[in-house]
Amino acid sequence: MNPKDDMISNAPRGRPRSSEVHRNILDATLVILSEVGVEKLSIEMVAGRAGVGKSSIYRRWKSKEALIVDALEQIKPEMNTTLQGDLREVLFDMARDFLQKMNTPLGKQMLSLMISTLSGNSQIAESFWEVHSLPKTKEIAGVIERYRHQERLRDDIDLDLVADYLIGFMIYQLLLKPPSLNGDDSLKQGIDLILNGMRRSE
Amino acid sequence: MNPKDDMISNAPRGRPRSSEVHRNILDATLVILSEVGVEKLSIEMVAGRAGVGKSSIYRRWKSKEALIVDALEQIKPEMNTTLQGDLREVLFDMARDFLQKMNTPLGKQMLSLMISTLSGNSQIAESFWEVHSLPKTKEIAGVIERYRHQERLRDDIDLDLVADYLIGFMIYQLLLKPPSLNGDDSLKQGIDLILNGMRRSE
Amino acid sequence: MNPKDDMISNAPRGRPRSSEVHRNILDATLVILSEVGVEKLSIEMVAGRAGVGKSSIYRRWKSKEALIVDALEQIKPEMNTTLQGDLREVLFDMARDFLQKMNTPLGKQMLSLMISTLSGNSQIAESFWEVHSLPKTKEIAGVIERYRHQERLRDDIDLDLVADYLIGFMIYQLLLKPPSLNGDDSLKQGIDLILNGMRRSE
Amino acid sequence: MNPKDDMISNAPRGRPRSSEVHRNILDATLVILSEVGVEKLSIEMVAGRAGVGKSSIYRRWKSKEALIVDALEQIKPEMNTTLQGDLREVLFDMARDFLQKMNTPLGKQMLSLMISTLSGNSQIAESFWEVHSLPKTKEIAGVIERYRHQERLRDDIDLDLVADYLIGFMIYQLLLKPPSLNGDDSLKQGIDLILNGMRRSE
DNA sequence: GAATAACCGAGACGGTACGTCAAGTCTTGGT
DNA sequence: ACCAAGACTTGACGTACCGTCTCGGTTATTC
Repeated sequence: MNPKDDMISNAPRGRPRSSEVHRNILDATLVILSEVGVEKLSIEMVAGRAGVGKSSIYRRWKSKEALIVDALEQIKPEMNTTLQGDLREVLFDMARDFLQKMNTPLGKQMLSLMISTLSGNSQIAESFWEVHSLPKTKEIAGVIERYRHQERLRDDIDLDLVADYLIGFMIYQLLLKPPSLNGDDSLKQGIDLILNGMRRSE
Repeated sequence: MNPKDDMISNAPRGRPRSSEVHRNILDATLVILSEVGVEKLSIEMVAGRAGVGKSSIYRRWKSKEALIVDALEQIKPEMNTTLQGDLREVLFDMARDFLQKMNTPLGKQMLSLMISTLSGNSQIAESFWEVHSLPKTKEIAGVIERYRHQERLRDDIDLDLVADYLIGFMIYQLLLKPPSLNGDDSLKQGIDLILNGMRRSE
Repeated sequence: MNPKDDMISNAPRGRPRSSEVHRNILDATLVILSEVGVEKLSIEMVAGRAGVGKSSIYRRWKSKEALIVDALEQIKPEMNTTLQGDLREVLFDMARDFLQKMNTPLGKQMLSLMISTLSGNSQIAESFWEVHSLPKTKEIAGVIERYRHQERLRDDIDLDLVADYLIGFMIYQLLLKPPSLNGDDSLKQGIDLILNGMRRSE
Repeated sequence: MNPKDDMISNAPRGRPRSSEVHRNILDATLVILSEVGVEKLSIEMVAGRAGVGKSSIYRRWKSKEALIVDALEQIKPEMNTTLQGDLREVLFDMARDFLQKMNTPLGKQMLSLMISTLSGNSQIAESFWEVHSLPKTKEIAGVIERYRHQERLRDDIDLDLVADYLIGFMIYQLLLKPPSLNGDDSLKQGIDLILNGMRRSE
């Protein structure tokens, strides 16, 4: 008896979806996003630019919003935690790297879209937090943890909270502060403040 | 002779704009915003709800966006700096008060709209920063300044930066953290961290 | 008391619909109909040709079909019953005139559309019959009636039926017979046949 | 040696087209036509109902229209010319039989489709006339011919024309007259009128 | 107190994009 | 070469709003 016989066939039938079409759509979306912004992006534009029919978009994504979210997901930056030098240096390098990557039209759009999506829907917010934000927090907290002894950090400090502080500070700098006030100096001072706050007072 | 008579009249001619109409429009806008959100708000909805013609809206605001911005401006919260107790208490009360006021559909919408507006247009961002954010920063910084001696704060600390930290942290809590993780405890710890960071180490 | 006060105002409010727009739409519809036919006519084409927004069409007509029906109504020919000469001549002139007017792309389209509309919906058929076809039948029957004595027509003849025969014959010639077989001769013979059928046999 | 071997094979290679598939498609088409009408019939519906892929339809028919025409051809009624009784009875039986067969959704659809197809394309009309309508006309004319002496019909009468009259009258009754006015009485009177018209006046 | 001018609600206007549907073609794996 | 399934491009559908324009009608100020 053929081993295949006793399983319900779940082999995909019909012409499979083209991954090239998929790619073209996401690429076109990002290009248009960076050219004209979220508000003025239209599905018809995307379809035209991608050389694709509208139905091929709606077959894959439920709505314009879903497509945009998916497209922006792609450019989510990896935190770069190389751990060279002391904690101060490590945190500074990491933060500067992140800020540089996100300080582009697309990066800002991603963040601000993320914010408007999440702040309006607590269900999405909850799961997004767990899948995307929490790991980031833990990653940063993990980095700090390795320096706990070396830097004589206080025992009672909640490292997740510290990580949140850093992330919040970076997002604030990125989105709300005018670009001109957004230099390395304030970043350095900010990190020092946090470091000092974490250290044992004596 | 009436003193008004000898000045060239600069009273506008024709029927003056009704301030009642103005109010009704803004009120309807806020109601709709809190009911269906920014995306689904339409001028026709606002006009209908306010019992007003579309032209009366476009006579006063250039576009839908302008109206929304104006409406949200109205619910911008005042920071409540009563200065009761020590610095820890003062900052905590202030922050909790702010968080409570903003932790509503409208409040979040205001913040997230502000963010998407600002992050896409650095010119608006610059002036908005000066008119709205900078004074806030200075206000908080001023509060901390009063406690500099009493709390033995470090001389070299940039209080504006500390204020930015606090604001960034609050916005982050409000918009990106899921409501469930958003308690007084983490706020308290966060403030302690900052306070500790500001104190002279010895 | 003003006599107007005790009636509910039914004065039209808001900007009145432009009769020019109305005309342009109907005209464009007819032009397109005669150029590409019913099947290939699209509302978007009509809007474009009429220099009008789609909404101005849908504001006036519920669907594409309703528009087409309305447009074709316009070219419905008047029967030309001048009553010059004897019955044979009168009927022949009338029929030839009708055939000539309808033997155009638009005319045929109107008839064939009328047929497909009516044959699929007996409710529309009923009222259409009363409003449009029955009067036509009566008109022709009336013409024949005037000659009843002069032409020694049988008393028991149902003139409506005779009219139906004539109309049916004309439509058949128009729509189903190839144009080449569609000459004055067969029309003349057909009318003679009917006339003979109506006369007293002795 | 097989006799087939010495002729060049003109049998098509590969799997032959399934005649079952062919039947299923035509049947499904007719069912759908009678259920929802021509306008709302879609190839996807037909394929689904026939349990068939779209390509199997397009492999056999060039377009949706071709399929529909083909399907409707199938229900084209045979004239039933049994020649029982005198001419009046024969014509009446034949006409009533035809009207009964065609007075169904499918029958009317067939006629009205035929009309809209033919009235828009004089080339198709010409050949359709020769292949389908002319034989019908001749058939009816032939029937009448047999009674020429017996019924004392005029010598100069064009029997084809008489047949056209009858066909035109029947189609008119079927498609344009509301069903309620469509009884045996008017049919009888109509036939009498024609018969009378054909007889020698003395 | 009549004229003038900007206001007002209502709703039509030309547009743009939405998300859906179907047409006819193409591409799978399988018969 | 056929088949069923279903993805592909194209293009129209009818709807919803945008921001503008045009009605009849309503207040104010100015002549």
